[in-house]
Amino acid sequence: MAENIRVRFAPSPTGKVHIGNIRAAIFNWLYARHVGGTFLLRVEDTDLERSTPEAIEALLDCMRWLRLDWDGEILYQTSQRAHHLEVAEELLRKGLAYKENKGGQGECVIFRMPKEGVIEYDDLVKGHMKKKAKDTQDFVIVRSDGSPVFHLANVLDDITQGVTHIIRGDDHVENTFKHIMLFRALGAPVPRYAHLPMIVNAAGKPYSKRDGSAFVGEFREQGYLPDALFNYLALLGWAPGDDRELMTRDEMVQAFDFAKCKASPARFDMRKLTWMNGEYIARQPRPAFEAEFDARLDRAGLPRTPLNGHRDALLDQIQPRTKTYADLPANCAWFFAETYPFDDKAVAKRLHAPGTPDLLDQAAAALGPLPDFSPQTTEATITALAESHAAKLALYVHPIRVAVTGRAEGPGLFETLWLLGRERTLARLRDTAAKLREGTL
RNA sequence: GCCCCCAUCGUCUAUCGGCUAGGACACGGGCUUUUCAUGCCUGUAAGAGGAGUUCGAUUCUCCUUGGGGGUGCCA
Repeated sequence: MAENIRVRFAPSPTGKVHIGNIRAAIFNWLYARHVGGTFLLRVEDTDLERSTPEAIEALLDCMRWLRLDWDGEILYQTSQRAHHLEVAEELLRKGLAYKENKGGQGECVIFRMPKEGVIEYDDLVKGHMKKKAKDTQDFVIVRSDGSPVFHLANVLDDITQGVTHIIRGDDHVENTFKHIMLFRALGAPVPRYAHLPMIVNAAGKPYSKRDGSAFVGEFREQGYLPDALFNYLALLGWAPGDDRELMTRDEMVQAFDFAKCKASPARFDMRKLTWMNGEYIARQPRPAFEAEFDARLDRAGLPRTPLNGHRDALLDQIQPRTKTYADLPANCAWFFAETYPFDDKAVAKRLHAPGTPDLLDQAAAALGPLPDFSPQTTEATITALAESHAAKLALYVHPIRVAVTGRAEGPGLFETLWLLGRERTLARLRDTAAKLREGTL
């Protein structure tokens, strides 16, 4: 029965949530919502050093940011310690585990694995899996310092929470054989397993901090939208089967299926994520975009009020061409501050041709006396100017843009001039021409 | 070393024996009556190799090669 399906996300809070980890959370969530089951959260906080209240809050914050809403109360693993140890005693009593002074570190409790036969299970994504008992080894379930080991705690908590489907990373496949024996020893039903392929870097190695952003917080910081990150991560190792890529949550929930999950590792491609993020930003409701826009302006120390009004018009121009929020301040500085930075590459490419200062002066002279400064008028004026010099419009457009904005990309030039207004346009053209003549640019 | 898993364009993927191998990102070209971007059109680009099964293999089987995971008193 669908409503009886219970899955869980069981991270250890370390302060930062790795994308590989959150991807497992996403698949758990997707599956739970697809079948109308329960998505549980368990915090494996047994590492007291790292599992600080701040680390736990960071984890929950990350879950909320991605709208991975969990069902019911959070289970904190440390609260189960007494139970874990009781069960270890029980296994000892039943002869399913034994004590040993391994390596002279004091007595630990070791779980007995079968010595013959095979352990097998059907993995929802990897298919039929089996391992010969002789290829497995007994393993420690309680350390000599009296603390329960991951395998014990993890399995017992899954029993406690009534988990029916365990969806986790590929790196746990070997553990699965141990866990299955533990479930059996405890007389608990063995859950179904789904092992997700790992996310790897461009070189095919496990994706780590060395490869760029590896933690959810970093993507957030860099201006990625949670829905975009969610969508992209969902598509790493899963595809709906048709050609859909940009999908809403509901569409993903509806289409999700382990049968469509790949068993091979997937490479993380930042370029595609960035493209997808741009698509999401372009589709954002204006108030949401504006709120983030303002926040980025504030942090960059730029005023929210533009030099020349026309804030909405700028937003109209900027929103569809924003890839990540992090780019925003640099892309708009010219619009909000009297002094704006010049992009070196843009300057080198568009302003260093001989005669450029004269060209900018010509433009200023032509634009100066205009009765109005609408895009139509300025375009007609610059077009006429270019024609009078038997030159292409582009010859004027590019240097003018860099001169007044400091950048090679941005809104259409004539919209830009209008956004800036006559005074500043003229001042900037002359100012840039002067700097070029002085050789200070 | 041993055990397990994986293998389609550079990348993410579709294909569940019939393929002129489709889509997306990225890249190149073109158009939007000579601006950035968008949009649209378009191009380059893939079935690791070898056997077998079959009328027919990218699809099924085996081997090789390559990659990944595991092999802790880490999780």
